[in-house]
Amino acid sequence: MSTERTACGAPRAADAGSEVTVFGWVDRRRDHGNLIFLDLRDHSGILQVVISPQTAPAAHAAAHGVRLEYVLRVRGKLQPRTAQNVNTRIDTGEVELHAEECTVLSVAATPPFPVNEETDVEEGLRLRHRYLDLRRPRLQRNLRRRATFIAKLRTVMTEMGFTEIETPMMIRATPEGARDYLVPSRLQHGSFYALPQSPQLYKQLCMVAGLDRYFQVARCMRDEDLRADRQPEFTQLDIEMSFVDEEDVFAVLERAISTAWTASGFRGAITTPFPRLTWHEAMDRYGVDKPDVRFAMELCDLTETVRGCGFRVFNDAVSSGGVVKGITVTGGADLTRSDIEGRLTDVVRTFKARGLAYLWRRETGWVGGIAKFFSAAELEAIGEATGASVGDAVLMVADRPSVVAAALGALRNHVARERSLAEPDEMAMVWVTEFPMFERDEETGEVTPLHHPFTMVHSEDVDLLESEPLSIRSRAYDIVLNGREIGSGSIRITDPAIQRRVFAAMGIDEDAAQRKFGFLLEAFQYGVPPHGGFAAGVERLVMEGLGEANIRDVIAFPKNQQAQEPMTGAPAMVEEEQLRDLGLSLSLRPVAPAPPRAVPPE
RNA sequence: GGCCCCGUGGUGUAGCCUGGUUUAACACGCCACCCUGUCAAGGUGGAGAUCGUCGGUUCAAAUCCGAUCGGGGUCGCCA
Repeated sequence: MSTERTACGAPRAADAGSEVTVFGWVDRRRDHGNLIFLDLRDHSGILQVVISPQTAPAAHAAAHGVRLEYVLRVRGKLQPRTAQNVNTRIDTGEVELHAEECTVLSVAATPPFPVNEETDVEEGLRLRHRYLDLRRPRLQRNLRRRATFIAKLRTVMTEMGFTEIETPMMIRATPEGARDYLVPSRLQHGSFYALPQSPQLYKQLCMVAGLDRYFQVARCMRDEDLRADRQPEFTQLDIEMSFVDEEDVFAVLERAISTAWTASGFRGAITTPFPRLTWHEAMDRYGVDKPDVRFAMELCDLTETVRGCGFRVFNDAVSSGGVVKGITVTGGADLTRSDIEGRLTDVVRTFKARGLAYLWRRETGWVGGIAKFFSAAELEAIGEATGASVGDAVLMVADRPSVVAAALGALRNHVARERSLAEPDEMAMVWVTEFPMFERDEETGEVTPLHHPFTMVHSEDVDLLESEPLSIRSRAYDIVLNGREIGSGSIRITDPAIQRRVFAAMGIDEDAAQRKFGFLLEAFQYGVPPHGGFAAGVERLVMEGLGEANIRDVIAFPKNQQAQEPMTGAPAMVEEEQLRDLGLSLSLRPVAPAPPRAVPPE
């Protein structure tokens, strides 16, 4: 299009009198029979076009047949609006375009859902017509802000001396961690590439290579079930640095995120440095390893307070090695018995707690079904320990420590949401440090690494590797924002002796280690700098920054909960010939093959 | 795999609990006509859903029950 183009959102009062040509979609039309008003929309905004049958009969005739979402070219003169006709709701509201020529570039069928307003539409329909959903202002804004954020991250990282390096997308499968997406090899039948869950090993090899400071805006793929903040493919700001300890990594992340945050116009303010919290502290005080610290309502340990009390549930839990903890709901006197025994108990049951005990503190004293099991002194002590005042409620769980923590941690978040305890625009970043090195798999009983097997052991705990692996702290750390895990990283093991002992603790013998990670161990023999890094989830940051509750709303073409992409119908079956080329044959008939819609052949 | 929520014209909702005056209502959109200043334009008229699907209960089902499909949330899972 050789014509000079003026963006719809550009014209201002000062542009009145100029001759312009605009292109865009019809956002609204108001046809008065003679005079026709069209709101023309493009990426930049909306401009009112006026078409009069007297001054532009041909344009008027054309405009009469125009419908919503038609694509138009309009040439004319920008005119100022009279004072009473100014529209303050749009940026171009002080002017309007008096059409001289109006050309329909493309007609449009009636859209399956409104494009010109922000009504909620069923998500399946939105995904199926994603190009229309993306045409709407909210997603336009989200994608632009996301782009700004990423661009700024790149700038800051580069300024800090990092080199962006692209690592391969077709890599060797790693048995650890998330399920891999596999790509069959045509040249080596029976062999498969995997799509990267993260560039972890490559970035460490970059350190061996002496690249010193690596970063990448990396696409990652994990074949796991989806959540509101989890997609099978997502983007990480991936970082690795040589000759550093935790504080160096923290400083880089704090600067990168806070700078890009501000530059992208994200909500709230990010203040640095981010507060630090050890994993143990987080679990004790919040019950979760990703605490939302915008509100208090911290967990309070009542184990000793209730030891030997007359309430059997508590007593049994304590005497069998369990714990009793509670949270104090300020003003919780308004919680009814059915609130607590209904939906609040459902919350803790999800996390395997058998029930939720509760006490109200009223003017008249402690009330609640279990109050009668406690002596006055015990109730006094509970009040002391929980800090509950008159008008508050105390909600308690007794069980194994892990169950109590998970149940009350979830309950704390639930109650906070119900009662709007968090300031919506507060951005509470926190580093959670000193994660345990290992955990015991509840099902298999095996010791498995919490982070990955190259995470360095806390120097004070090295001697416990053989005797007490489960109590070892690692040098792994997470960033948590408003109760959401934003990313994680660690200082890595570069000492072969320690690496061997860590593998041993995990039950990986020398052979297995060589088989799985031999290339990395070999590389480390040639002079490896001490190094560490981090990976931050870009979508999760953008979600928080934009106040979006769902990751799909910050991704252009996301997958649904079944990991399908309803617009193109991926995944789909392939031709027999493609399988033959790859040396594959299917042993199972796919159960539900039909994609919602086939890709139209071009 | 478990649990929870949702499924009514093109879109968003009401009706469902307490089955029957509903020929299934409302708003937006759509179609036609009228209309010189609107900007969520206005007016008049019109088309459009047998209530996701299947089965059951009942004289009677959008409404009650069961199953199933689809969408979402969540637990498990995500080194």
